[in-house]
Amino acid sequence: MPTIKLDPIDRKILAELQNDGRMTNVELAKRVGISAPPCLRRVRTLEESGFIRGYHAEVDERVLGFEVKVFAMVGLHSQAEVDLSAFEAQCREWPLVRECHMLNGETDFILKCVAPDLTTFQTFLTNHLTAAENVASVKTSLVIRGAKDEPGVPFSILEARSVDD
Amino acid sequence: MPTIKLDPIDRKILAELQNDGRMTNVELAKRVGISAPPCLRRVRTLEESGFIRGYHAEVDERVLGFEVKVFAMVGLHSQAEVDLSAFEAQCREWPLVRECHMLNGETDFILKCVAPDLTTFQTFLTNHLTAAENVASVKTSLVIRGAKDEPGVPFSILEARSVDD
DNA sequence: GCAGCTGCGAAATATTATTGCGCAGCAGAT
DNA sequence: ATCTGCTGCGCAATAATATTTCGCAGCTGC
Repeated sequence: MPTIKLDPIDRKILAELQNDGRMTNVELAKRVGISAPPCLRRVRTLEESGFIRGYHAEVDERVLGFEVKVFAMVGLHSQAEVDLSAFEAQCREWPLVRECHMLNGETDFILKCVAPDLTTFQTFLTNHLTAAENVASVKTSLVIRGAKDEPGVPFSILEARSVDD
Repeated sequence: MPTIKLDPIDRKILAELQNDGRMTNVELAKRVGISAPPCLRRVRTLEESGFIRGYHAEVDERVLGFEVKVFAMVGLHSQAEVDLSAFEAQCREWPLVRECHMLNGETDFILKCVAPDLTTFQTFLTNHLTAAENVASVKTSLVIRGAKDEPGVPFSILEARSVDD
């Protein structure tokens, strides 16, 4: 909550943990150039102040049996705030919907969906998404193959710039 | 590489680590119902066999100064494999492009981009993406607000199904 | 120049990770 | 059915790491 400013060491910590979230604290401390205790304190502060929201293992979807990834463009009938919120809330309930972003331009929302197989997705699409309250149109695009899937933000471009604290 | 089959405990481990990648091994062991040593051995196996690709801290983009998130639909002139690969390789080089998926349907690729500000993105768009080799059309949609952004796959729906090992 | 604040780092302690080893369960061969 | 080899568990010991405690140095405002 409070306004905390990040110094270069904090940014380095964030960059390192985004890249490898299970790095030990001693290794992290070594990389950012301070000793372990203050490093751990910084990490805790970053967690508590919300700069770090959590840690996640990156799991191979394919081998796990999630073969299908789909982007769905959704148009609504009403764009009133209540209705937008309602749709967003609905999306949060659907496990197959991993991401839901409100867009400008033609479509109202873009959804990233993941499913074990096409049948499962089609069932979801017809029985739930298209059938949902206020949904006017749904246009889906199947992911043929993934070329890049990096989590988080490109810290590298910050380093390239002049650092204005 | 080798074909390893996952038992329910392995799946539980994956689910737990996807949800909290920094959980201690003892806590993880407690949750999946085995003792720490075999639990750690399983995690190592999952890592080495590629089921777990890595661990990442989820960093708050906003507070970090990445205000802009954009989806870009890209159409190419040529869809020959060489040209597709070339474009994918190019995307991997661009830090602003976090994700690149090849789609079926109208557009060839969808890109998820993140930038510190609109200016940075516009510069990238006009000078790099649109200007790139083989790129025929680019249609961008700015993310107004995010409603959901879950990493990984929905393990919950697996649990709902009958488990066929 | 002297409080008061902030953040570092050494050392001590608590937790956790990791290794070594023996045991139980299961499958195939005798 | 019993033996044998394989797999995976868990206990116990050890190594590594996390976490706490504390004193010190630098900076700020008076």
